[in-house]
Formats: sequence, C-alpha cells, structure tokens
Amino acid sequence: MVSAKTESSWIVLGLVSGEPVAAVLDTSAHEVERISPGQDALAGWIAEVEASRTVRWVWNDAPAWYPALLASGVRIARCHDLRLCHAILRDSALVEGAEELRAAVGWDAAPAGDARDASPTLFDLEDAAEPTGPPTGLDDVLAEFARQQAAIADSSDPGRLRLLIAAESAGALVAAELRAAGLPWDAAAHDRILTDILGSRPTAGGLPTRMQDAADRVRRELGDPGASLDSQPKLLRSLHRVGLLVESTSRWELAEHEHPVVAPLIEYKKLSRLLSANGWTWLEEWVDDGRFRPVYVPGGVVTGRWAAAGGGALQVPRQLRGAVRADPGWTLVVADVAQLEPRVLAAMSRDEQLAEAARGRDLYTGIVESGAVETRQQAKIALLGAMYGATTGESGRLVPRLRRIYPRAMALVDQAARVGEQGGVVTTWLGRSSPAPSSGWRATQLQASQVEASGADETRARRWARDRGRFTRNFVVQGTAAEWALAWLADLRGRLASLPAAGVPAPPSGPVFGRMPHLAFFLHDEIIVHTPAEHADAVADAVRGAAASAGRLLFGDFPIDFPLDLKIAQTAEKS
DNA sequence: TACTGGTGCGCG
DNA sequence: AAAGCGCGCACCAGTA
Repeated sequence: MVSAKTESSWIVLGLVSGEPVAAVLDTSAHEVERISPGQDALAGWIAEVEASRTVRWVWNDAPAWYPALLASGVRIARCHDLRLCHAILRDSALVEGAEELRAAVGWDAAPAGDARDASPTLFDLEDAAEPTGPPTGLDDVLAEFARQQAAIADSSDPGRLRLLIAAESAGALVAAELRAAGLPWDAAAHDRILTDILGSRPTAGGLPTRMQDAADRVRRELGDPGASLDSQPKLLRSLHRVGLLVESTSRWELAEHEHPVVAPLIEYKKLSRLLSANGWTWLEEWVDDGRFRPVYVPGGVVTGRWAAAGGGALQVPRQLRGAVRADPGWTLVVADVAQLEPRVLAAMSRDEQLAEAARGRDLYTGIVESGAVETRQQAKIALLGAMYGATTGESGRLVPRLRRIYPRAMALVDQAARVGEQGGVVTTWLGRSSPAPSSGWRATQLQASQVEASGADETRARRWARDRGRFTRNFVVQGTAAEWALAWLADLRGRLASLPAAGVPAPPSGPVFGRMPHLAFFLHDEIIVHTPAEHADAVADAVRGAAASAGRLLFGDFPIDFPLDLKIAQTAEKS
C-alpha cells in the first residue's frame, strides 16, 4: 500500500444566494479566503487556478458542475466528489462513527440532472423548479466536507479510504469527460452491418428482409401463418402445438431440441434482438455528429462498478464493434485486462500460488499447468464458479480442486460468503462495504429460528442466506476489481493529459479535447482511447504504464501482474 | 393510459 | 432452464 499524495489545498465550490462562491482552504482545511468570480467568469477563473497550482476542487456532485466547465473548454486535474464519497463513507466498515454522515440531510440524493429524463407526469407531481441532486449551498457543502474529512481521519485505515475517495472522484471526472468526448461512431458502417445481418431496411413499418424471411420460415414450421413470435406465452403455446415441449422459449433450451422450427426461430430471435436493441432507431436516437454519448453512472452498482443510463453503453454488442471508428488522422487504442477479477483475488488474498499461475501468461493456462485441472475451459469454469459461488454442475464439481491448490484465495471468497450468509457486511480492499441485509431478509432469518418455524420457513431462510452469501462472495472480488479499474483510469487520465497536442484536425468532440488523446469508452475492465495517430504508441505505453501503476497503488510489492490485450487500430472490432 | 413484473438477452 | 455474480433494455401481459 502506498499512501495517497497529500494535497496542497482544497477549494470548495458552492452557491451563495444562487451565485457560485469558492472557499479556499489551507492544508489544515481552514478557510482562508472566499472568492466570488461570478457565474460568467467561473470557468475562466477555475482554469487560471488550475494552471497555476495544485488544488483539489470540492463540490457536491460532478454532474452539477463539470459538464458546464467542459463545455467551456476547461478540465480540472482532481476533485473530491461529495455525493459519491458520502455513499462510500456512510457504509464503510472502516469508518467507526458514521452517525453524523448518516444523519446529514440530502446527501443520499440521486445525481443532479435526473429530472431532465423524468416523464412529464412525474414531473408535474413535483415542483418543477425543485432542484435535484445533493445540496448546493456553500455552507452545506463545507459542512459535509468537514464531516467526510473527520470520518476518514478517524477511520481504522485513512490511507486506504483516501485512495478510494480519490479514485472514486477521479471516476466522476472521467465519466463527465467520456460523455463530452463521446465514442467515435461511424453511422454508415453501422448501417452496413445492420443491412448485412438483417437485410434491407424496411420502408414502412415492416420487417427487414432477412428477418421477414426467418419469420416466414418459423411460421411455416409452426403451421400457423398468423403465429405471434414476439409474445413469449403465445410462442410457447405454438411450440407445444407442434410437439416441441419446451418450458421456456430461451435460446439455449431451444437449441437442445431437434425440430425443424428450432434453427429459424433462433435465427429470428438473434435478428430481432439486434433490430430492437441496436437497430436504426437506436442509431438515430443515440448517435449524433459521429459520436455515441452514453450517460455513465459512476458508483451506480453497489460493488462500485459503474452503471450506465440510456443507450445501453454496457451492452454494445460485439457485432457492432466495427462501427466504432476513429476520425481521419486519428486512431483507437483498445485495451482490456486479461482475467482481472482472479488476479485481484490472488493479490488481495496474498495467494502466491495463484499469482504464480497468473504471472506473465494466461491465468487459466497457468492453472492447467499447476495440475489442478486438465483443460483451460475447466480452469475458467472452476475459477468463475469459485468467485460466483457455484455449487452444482461441472463448475461446482471443479471448485474443490481449486480449493486444494489455492487455499488462500479460496478461503477469502469462502469467508466472504460465510459472513454474508450470517447477515454480516463485507468490505473491498480499499474499504467499500456491502449493504446490510434488508429488513425482509433479517425477518426471514429470525422467523426460521423460532421454535414454531415451519419447514417452508427454514427452506426459504436457507435459500435467502445462500443467495446473500453468493452476493457477498462476489462483492469483495468485483468491488476490488472496480477499484483497480478506477485507479487505472485515473492514472491513465493524468498520463494522457501530459501528452502534447498533435497536428491533426480537431474532431467534433467539443473544444475541450481538441487535438489531445482522450478516453472515449470504459467498461469495467476495458478502455478505448481516441488519439491522433502520431501518438498511438505513446498512448499504448501510457495505457500499460497506468495498469502497472494501478497494481502497485493497490497491492504494493505483491507479485501480481495485470497484462493487457491491447491493439492500435481504426476500429474497435475484436479479432 | 400508465404502472409493474416476467421473460429473454446483450455486456463485464 | 441455467449451473453461478453484477448490470440495462425491449417487449409483452396483467392490473389499476
């Protein structure tokens, strides 16, 4: 563990009588000065301060401040995002007295800006002028910052929590910058892919030609020209009528049966999915000016992973990766981490054997070479089963073999599961804790422990306990992997900002990135950087260097590496 | 005419 | 009908 770099000072932003005011704090967090640059001059003033010294900006909520700065061409290096950090600190098991944080009013709010997406009916119920998001008043913001600083200082591990809140806050900056930059998206290439797979685009309300053809073949095999293919209950009945006695209409179950309707139906479902999820309607709605701009939601998942709202940024299908295309003179650096979660597990459990299997090679191959299992596929199934809590099937059978060879790693996830089953809280490497069990969960366990409990009560309580155990088992690994990824992003962001601008034309990403390499996509363990072609090699070095730094930041000298699959190309197509 | 819950499938 | 975690989204059906 390396402790977080201490900051020279903080500048806290908040509103006073509706006007932005900056409170300048010294290194002991004492207020030394208040500045009111005025709404119109705010961005320019922040840019001046950024250029002249190292500060950490403190604000209630990045979406309330940063998009406007970016639109003015101003980026900042570091911030403390009070809304995101509040959520971490109020639940962290490392924070001993979180009562004051829990009592603070308004800091559990959804991020600012959600009201724009709210439906008109919902909006009418509320006062339309009511602000969303956490408190914006300078005094409220200063008070919350003081509470958080105290919570960290009094915690059982201030060093780790400082790393976590710095990483989380950097993520808030990255998320806003990703939206401002957008992912370069070639609408014509997208259209070609759709036409290749689905057939010609329908002119009026009909289906694309290949999809219509598949539908026709399905209906012929069903012997019913009017059969409904999009209603699950109706389709199920149609299948039963022709003797296909499936219990669901899911692809994997259909595939287990020999029947002439299976092949065309699976084809129809594939095409239908592509059309409804990422068809021409999606293209028109989400791609504008050659960019796909999803809304990223940092910390949107309990484990600390990001969520996404709108556009399905977390599920861009592989089929469409070819539509991600660099601007002329630019290129993409596409990188993902190979087997991030098991590597994180090896490091946090200090399992030297698992780290050895991972070092300098494909982790699953390393497990095969250790003799635990025979094939790479078995290694993958066994390890995923261990991290997810598989108990049956091939995965459940293979897990015990890993337990013998990697006892430390397996003990960590097994312990997390035990704690969860008993209603306890588990915590990631840097200090994000799982939510406490719901009142319904606790009531169920209590009920089953009474003498008059029925067998059904006990069965249900046991099932819920095991469900929660699988959640906490995975929480520690998924959450720590998310922390590694944030550290990677944050470090990379800094490295990219220090690269020189290039002579290529500026892309239509707004003024803020101009000719600079910039992050264009992030998804759990994968990043895409859009860069002037002349900087591609330097960017690739930065991406690798940031991964190495992230590993050291979290795990110090523990011998674990985080190898990347990295390519430099015009498109993000996976080979 | 909303809404909610179930189903299915895309992503890690 | 997944086994085994975490998501978001589209669509349909039943309900208010």
